[in-house]
Amino acid sequence: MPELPEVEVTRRHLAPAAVGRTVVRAVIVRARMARRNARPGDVAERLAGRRVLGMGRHGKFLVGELEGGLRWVMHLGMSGRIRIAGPAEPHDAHTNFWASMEGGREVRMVDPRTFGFVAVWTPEEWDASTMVDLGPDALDDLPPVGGLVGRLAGRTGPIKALLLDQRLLAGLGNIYADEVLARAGVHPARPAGSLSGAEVEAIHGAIGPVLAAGIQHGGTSLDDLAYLLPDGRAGEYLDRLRVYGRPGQPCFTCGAPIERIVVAQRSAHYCPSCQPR
DNA sequence: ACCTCCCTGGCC
DNA sequence: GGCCAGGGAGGT
Repeated sequence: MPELPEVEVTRRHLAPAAVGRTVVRAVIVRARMARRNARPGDVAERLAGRRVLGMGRHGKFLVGELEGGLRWVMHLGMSGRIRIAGPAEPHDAHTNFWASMEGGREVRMVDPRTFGFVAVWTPEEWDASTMVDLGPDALDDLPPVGGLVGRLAGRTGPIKALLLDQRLLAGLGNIYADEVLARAGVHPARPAGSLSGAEVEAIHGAIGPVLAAGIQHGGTSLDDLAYLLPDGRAGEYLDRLRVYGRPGQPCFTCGAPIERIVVAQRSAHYCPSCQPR
């Protein structure tokens, strides 16, 4: 399930394959993937013949800069991944979009559940999209701890729900939110406004190291292998997760069994001893 | 601040 | 055969 680290790893592979190159041809295989364009046909039409000037990321969104002020936006949703391959390599199942780049290589989007999308937006369409509601990028633009304290003050919702809210901070998903709270020693269901300054500081301080470690290990490929690196390798952060996906197994710090509860309609994993309520 | 929907592979 | 996983949009 691609979150900030998986998307960043993807971006680092995608950039050299795409930046400075012209899109020769783009194909939407599954119409639903282009649903975020008012006219879905615009996606392939606008990509064709355009040079990619840059490939950035905001939270979980890949954002390519195209000639003519257009932006090429991709989100991997739950089950999506980017695959970069030679044209002769067979398409993986559920290759719902592909673009052949100048030089011959193909950028392919594989996404069985089709929660992801690919869009090409004008500046006006970008401004009308939810992209402008995204909070600062959790890795590249993490606000100082004081800013976080201010935005959590008075909030009654569980801290985990706020960490997942992309309008507050962009990039954390279910895995890394659990890992950040584990590292910070904060229970996921704690009302955000009830956290002490020291606790907010611990959360703030955990975000960078958790995300950086995820990136360093190529992201988290779960057993379903829905997420893979663009070259087909699996990310290896799974082995280093402290709490996510480990219910009933011993906490690495104290040995207490990890618990799983539901917070904000999502599974939450934590150590009941290291993260007291 | 909640809830529902979208979608499919994998698992019980 | 049915349920679960879940990011984000849209609704109430």
